[in-house]
Amino acid sequence: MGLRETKMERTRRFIAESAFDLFVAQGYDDTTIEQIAAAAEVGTRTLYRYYSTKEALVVSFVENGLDAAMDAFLAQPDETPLSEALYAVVDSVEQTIGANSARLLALYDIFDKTTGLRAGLADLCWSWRQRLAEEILRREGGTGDVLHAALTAASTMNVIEVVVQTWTANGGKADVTDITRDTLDLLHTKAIPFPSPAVR
Amino acid sequence: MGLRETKMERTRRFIAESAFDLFVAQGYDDTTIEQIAAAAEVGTRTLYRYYSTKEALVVSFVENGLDAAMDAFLAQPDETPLSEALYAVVDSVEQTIGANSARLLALYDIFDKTTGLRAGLADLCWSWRQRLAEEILRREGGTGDVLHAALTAASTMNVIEVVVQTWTANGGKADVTDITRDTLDLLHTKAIPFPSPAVR
DNA sequence: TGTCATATGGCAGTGACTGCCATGTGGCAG
DNA sequence: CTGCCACATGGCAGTCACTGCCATATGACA
Repeated sequence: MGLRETKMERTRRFIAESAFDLFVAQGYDDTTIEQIAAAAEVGTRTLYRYYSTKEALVVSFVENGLDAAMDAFLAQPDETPLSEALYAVVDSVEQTIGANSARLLALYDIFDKTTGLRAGLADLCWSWRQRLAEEILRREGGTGDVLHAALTAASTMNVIEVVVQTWTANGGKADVTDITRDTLDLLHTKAIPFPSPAVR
Repeated sequence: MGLRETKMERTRRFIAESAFDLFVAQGYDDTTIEQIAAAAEVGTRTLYRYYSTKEALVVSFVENGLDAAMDAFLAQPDETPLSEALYAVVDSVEQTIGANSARLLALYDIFDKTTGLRAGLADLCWSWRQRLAEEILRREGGTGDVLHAALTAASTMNVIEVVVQTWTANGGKADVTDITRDTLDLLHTKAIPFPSPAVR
């Protein structure tokens, strides 16, 4: 990697860090792009070349975590059972949380202090779920059922969301592993009451 | 209801209709608030008093459908089994789709032509899910498990999303009832491969 | 060292959204 | 019927996120 690229990578990170600090210090809405650019020592126009949107500055952190989870899934060879490959995803999320707990708590604090931000997060989860559904389908060699892939991907995303939400809800005090175990247990023991079509 | 309120209700609807027509005709991004206000014969300032955001003009249609579904859930007496009450939700969605198919197709066309809009939709689904989780919890008299309520609400939302998505995916040609049946069947026969925590 | 691709940043412009204030109109008391 | 009041309306100026355009600076490579 040339000097140019490393420098750009550093700038990219520095911008996100500066933004993060400002958001924590004075809130998302009360922080302008100009302030962030000034703190990161770049022009606003340059900032927009790194992060196309103000929202992206916050969402990128979560995005990194989800990207890692997707990589973990893709790293599983096609031979391994789907359930195991999906476990790798959940496991990756668990590790990400463990490794960045302090920052994640601050991040989610920003999220629920700023109503408009939730949309960006929700959208990120949505596209990640779409991507996972596609990969599940591809993994099964096109023979798989589209509905099935969609539901499986959605369920996986649910687990992640519920775990993260539960974890942040009590200030990150509970052990992520415990929460994950409980959630998977609940899902696995089929405690979700949903009617069979026969009910009708 | 006084004359004043009916008039406001009519204005509210007229604004949304005008916006919808313009979005269909020339796209979401290429339609300005001024144009919508002009078409609806109100000032832009007044428009913002009815819909706080441009996004809200589109999302409101979906919101109405979800509100109806929530009402259907709340209408079920606490004695009926949860699974049956949830079925009422899915059923309501099914009816909404059946009754507004043409408009819904146009609406979802706008949605996937406009990348930025998806966030608003995702967010709407997110808060609706939250609300449902709370209501499930309340319904069980506070004795219920929070994780369980969250997962159940999320699963319900999944079913709705998957059904709607599948339905719109092939231009609304397939029968909604069939799709719903298939989806519920898939969920009910527990074809979602997810590992038990014991796997670890 | 010269040249080129590319990163940078300033500037002007657009459009969503807000606060403030003047004006118009329905609802109600007298 | 009339006058008063609460409230709906709309215009105007201002803020801020974001974009296209162009001039300038800088790493990469011959």
